[in-house]
Amino acid sequence: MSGYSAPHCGSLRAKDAGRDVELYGWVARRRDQGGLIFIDLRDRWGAIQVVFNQALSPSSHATAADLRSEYVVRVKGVIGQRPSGSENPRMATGEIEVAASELEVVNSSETTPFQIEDPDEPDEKTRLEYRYLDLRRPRMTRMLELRSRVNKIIRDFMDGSEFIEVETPILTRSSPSGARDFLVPSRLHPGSFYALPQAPQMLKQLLMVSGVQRYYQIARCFRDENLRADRQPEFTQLDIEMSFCDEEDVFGLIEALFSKLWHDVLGVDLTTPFPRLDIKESLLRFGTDKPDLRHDLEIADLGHVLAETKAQIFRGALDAGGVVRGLRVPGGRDMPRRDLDELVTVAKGAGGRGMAWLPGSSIDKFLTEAEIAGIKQATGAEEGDLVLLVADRKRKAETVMGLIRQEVARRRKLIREDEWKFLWINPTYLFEEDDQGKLTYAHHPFTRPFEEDMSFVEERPYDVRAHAYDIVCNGYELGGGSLRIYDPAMQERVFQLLGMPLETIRARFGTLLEAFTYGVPPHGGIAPGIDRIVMMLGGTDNIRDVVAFPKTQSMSDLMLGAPSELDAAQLEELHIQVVPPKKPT
RNA sequence: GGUCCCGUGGUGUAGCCUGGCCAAACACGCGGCCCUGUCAAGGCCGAGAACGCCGGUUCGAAUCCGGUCGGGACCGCCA
Repeated sequence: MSGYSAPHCGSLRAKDAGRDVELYGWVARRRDQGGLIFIDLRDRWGAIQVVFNQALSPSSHATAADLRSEYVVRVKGVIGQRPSGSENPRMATGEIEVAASELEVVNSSETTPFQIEDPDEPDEKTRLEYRYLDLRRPRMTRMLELRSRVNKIIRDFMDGSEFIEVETPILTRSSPSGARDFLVPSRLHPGSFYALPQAPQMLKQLLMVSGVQRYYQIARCFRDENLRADRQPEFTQLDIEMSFCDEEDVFGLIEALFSKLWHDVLGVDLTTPFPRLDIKESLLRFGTDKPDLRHDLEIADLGHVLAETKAQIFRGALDAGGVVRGLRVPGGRDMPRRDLDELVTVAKGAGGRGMAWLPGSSIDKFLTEAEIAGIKQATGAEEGDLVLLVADRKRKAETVMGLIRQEVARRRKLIREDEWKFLWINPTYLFEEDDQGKLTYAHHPFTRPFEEDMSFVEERPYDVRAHAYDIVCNGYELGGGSLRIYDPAMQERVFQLLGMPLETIRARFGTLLEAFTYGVPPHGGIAPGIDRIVMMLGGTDNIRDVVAFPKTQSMSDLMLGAPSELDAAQLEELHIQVVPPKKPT
């Protein structure tokens, strides 16, 4: 028998009592009692206690005396019920143990940089430098298994819905819009570069022209943008595109898929359909496009109430075209000054001007009684409540209030941790303002507008709704997509509204537009992020926990030492000359 | 590009605000010895850090200041 087919340490149970087994694994713990030595032998499936008894097997006992943590060993013995009273209910294998008759040290181990079995998390830096050991920690092994399982459930589900998985290239072409590309120099084409895909967006639409009808791919995507706790430079999407579909088809498919995932992995039955929330309403009431609805705090607009106010901070913001927003904190009158100051720090940390509160923070005296009453009414504040106030440019005020809302909920333990609050952000809007106040597309230029809204596009372009949607859960954006334009006249109209010159359009989207002249079906899609789904199911708030070999915030791989410099010959072959960044003087 | 937090033996922390009692404490781990029912085993003994790095202030710095490197959270960014 090879170790490959040997029983798994962690899978043995009481029913296996009496079996002669040969086990392979790592020494998780060792308890040397003199004539009796216990070790917990760990493999991917768990751990089981092995007993070395000096009286019964002197040679294996002698070898066991030299065992240390993380030694790789082979043990032969017999599974037995533990003596009554010595069972360990905390172990899945706690009713039984292996009475060892033979022990071989397959490989010894140096003392590891951190203890594999220590419940304390080692420093992030150390974990990443020794990621192969970090992944040996049972918590991380479980995450790897979970991710694998999620992938399998997804593939089974998509296959069952008659989707086919198509692989698209990793070496592809730079798309001039969107995020920064990761680029790969071409040896055969001096001065030309491949780009890694930010998403297989154009290719999946082309596959619809190909007649694939139902496409999916568990697709790696690359974006050279700054990292966050839920963002890595390379990540994985469940990329989906389907023909002849409407929004309901997409929603139904995704709701069924998430229901299956949550049911199979967590045993949780989600309520469908998921509620839908207009993006503008979400930004107003929750200060974000990915609201956490596990608590009931809501933001109120106070512009109307304070229209005539003389209070300087509000007057200034409103006159500058900004907004004033308020958040009721139930029972918040007892909030310590220190907490309020920390919320101000949150506001300022997000680039906001600050935060005021009522009653208190010495703004009361600048507000009329009617204004205070109005604020109470608009926010729903009652006796004993506190109202937090932010005055700023609209976008900034929303961001700041959104952060404060979530922070208040967290600190005051208002979040119902056992809930799964899925929702669709839908509808969204076709256009938004760019930095220069010019019209630009909110999603991408193929997003299908609401037909009926196009009648007023000239007068109120920002009110034109789009068939686009994000799926959100507990404050995380789990994915987004849209129905695409397939009518050439509509497409032309949108390009025209965006003021995009013909040659720009042709350069960026020529392939797709040409393909669309050969019989394009109506189509649409969505791309849920698999990393974030696994984060949710795995109960972690950090994407690094669900990626086997992640990058640091500065995009380094501390284990491999990537990125690294290249030698001159490699650079020459690629026709690359490195120009070091100018040192600031 | 910006704001904030962190960096002390192998690991996790304390000390830092209020400089000297700190060549630095505790736990885990590590080395040795003892122990036949332990399971975060236990008992005894022992080794191990001049406090990321550079510079400054000071009679004196892990502690204060500046810079720098590294890790983390967030804003901008991520159509």
